[in-house]
Amino acid sequence: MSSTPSGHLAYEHVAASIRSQILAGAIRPGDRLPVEADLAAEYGVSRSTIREALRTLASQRLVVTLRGTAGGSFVGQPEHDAVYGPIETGIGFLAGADAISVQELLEARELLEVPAARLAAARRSPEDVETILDALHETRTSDLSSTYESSRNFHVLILQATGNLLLEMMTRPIFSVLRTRFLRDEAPKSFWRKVAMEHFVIAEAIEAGDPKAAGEEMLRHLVTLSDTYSQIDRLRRSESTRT
Amino acid sequence: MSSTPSGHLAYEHVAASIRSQILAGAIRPGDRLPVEADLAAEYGVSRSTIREALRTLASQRLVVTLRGTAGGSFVGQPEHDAVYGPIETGIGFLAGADAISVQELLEARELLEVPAARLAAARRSPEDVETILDALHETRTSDLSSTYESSRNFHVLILQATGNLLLEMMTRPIFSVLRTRFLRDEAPKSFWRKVAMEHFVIAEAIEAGDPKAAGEEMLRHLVTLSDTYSQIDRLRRSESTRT
DNA sequence: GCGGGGTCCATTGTCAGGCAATTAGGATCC
DNA sequence: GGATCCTAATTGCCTGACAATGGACCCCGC
Repeated sequence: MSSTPSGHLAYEHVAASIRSQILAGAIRPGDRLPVEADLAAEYGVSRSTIREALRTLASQRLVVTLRGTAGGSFVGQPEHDAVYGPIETGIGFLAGADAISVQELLEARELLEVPAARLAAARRSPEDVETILDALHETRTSDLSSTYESSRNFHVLILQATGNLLLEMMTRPIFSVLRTRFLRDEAPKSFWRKVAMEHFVIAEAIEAGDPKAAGEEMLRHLVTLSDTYSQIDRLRRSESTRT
Repeated sequence: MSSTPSGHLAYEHVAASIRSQILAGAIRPGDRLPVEADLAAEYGVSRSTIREALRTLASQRLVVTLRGTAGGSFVGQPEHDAVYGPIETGIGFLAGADAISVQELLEARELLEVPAARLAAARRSPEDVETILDALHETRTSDLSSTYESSRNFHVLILQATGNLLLEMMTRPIFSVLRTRFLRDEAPKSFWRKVAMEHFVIAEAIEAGDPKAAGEEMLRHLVTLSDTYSQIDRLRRSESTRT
């Protein structure tokens, strides 16, 4: 499946076998796997080999291992962060090795978030609207240090209002990578004021159920963000080449 | 970082330590890590613990381990499949546990591929056009068994023509999950004929450098695909509930 | 000089066995 | 009945060993 090394190493074989059972739904989230000793016997390998295979699966949250009497390895719940964690690692890896530029990240974000704003405006429930407005208010009253987090939170809420989990899964890692690699509290206060105003306009369009306006305002907002990010990025790059 | 269990287990500590060094760029792709024995000494743990940590990292392709004299663990190259492999696992996991519906997958695909077609039309190089036309021709001459693969290939080439690696990273896993979970050669020959025709029209729009038309035709094509996928999905679901 | 083949050895892969740490659930005592 | 202790199952981690692998190096024939 996919492109795993899939060599003839014992721990890879075991991991692949268990993984395929999980992805095929043969063992469901919450199910308990046999204890390590039994797995070892079943596959005819030692317990260390089994453990290496389990670590492989655990790093993707396919299994979760608990200690103690009622412990063991369980098929993990496909929770959200179980999915976007690895995605974040992957994209961060690419960005860290300069295989992906900040422009690509920003472009992908635009591609995802503009239609997301439209969808959110079309489908928002009263609860969505309330949550989004609450978040806006919180942003206004939060201090500078947590501004970024509450701003990101606003965007995440819009993604959630679309009702499509995948959009959140794919966009969150982009936020994360942008945050860790390209932004370190280097933006001025005036920038955050502008952000807050634009957020407000977007929220209004979503509340009004106006997809067209929501998309347009989101696009305008993302252009604002792009300019700032790109500027910081250019600055940092020229600094590092001068070194 | 992110949301790893990050308990106080030794192998997690080691894995987190090495991972952060890689993501921060302190050790670069291709660099060799110390041999397992040295790592064990460095962290004050046994070799098995080090190996479990390495398996954790290897499953995300952050490291690659080779055997033999010049072997050892190396920081992995951030190659494409190193990234979309884990993404595929994650999305497949969600879909397998019914946390994501086929409709969500298809909607996300539409969101990504329609703008991608527009971008491709706007930016395509002569080589892109040539490759895409070649792929089209190959599809026409391939037999039924490989039709799906060559069709997917067409879509991937368009994603590549956008020049934004992220688009390919996010869309490929969707193809993969749709393939493994919702389609098993259940589509009739007439379906594939229609697909080929629509591909042709899309390719023409991209060749002509007409973003608007490329987007529209891609959308029309995805609607065709959606209808078929949804129909098969409904069929399979009603079968399985009847069981 | 140089190409081919064979040997050496650093390194990972796997195994066996054991003890410590953890934890749920039952037994016991008040 | 409730708090406490005990027990047993299970993973976490360690030690030490040997097999398998595969690149580096040497030697030999030419």
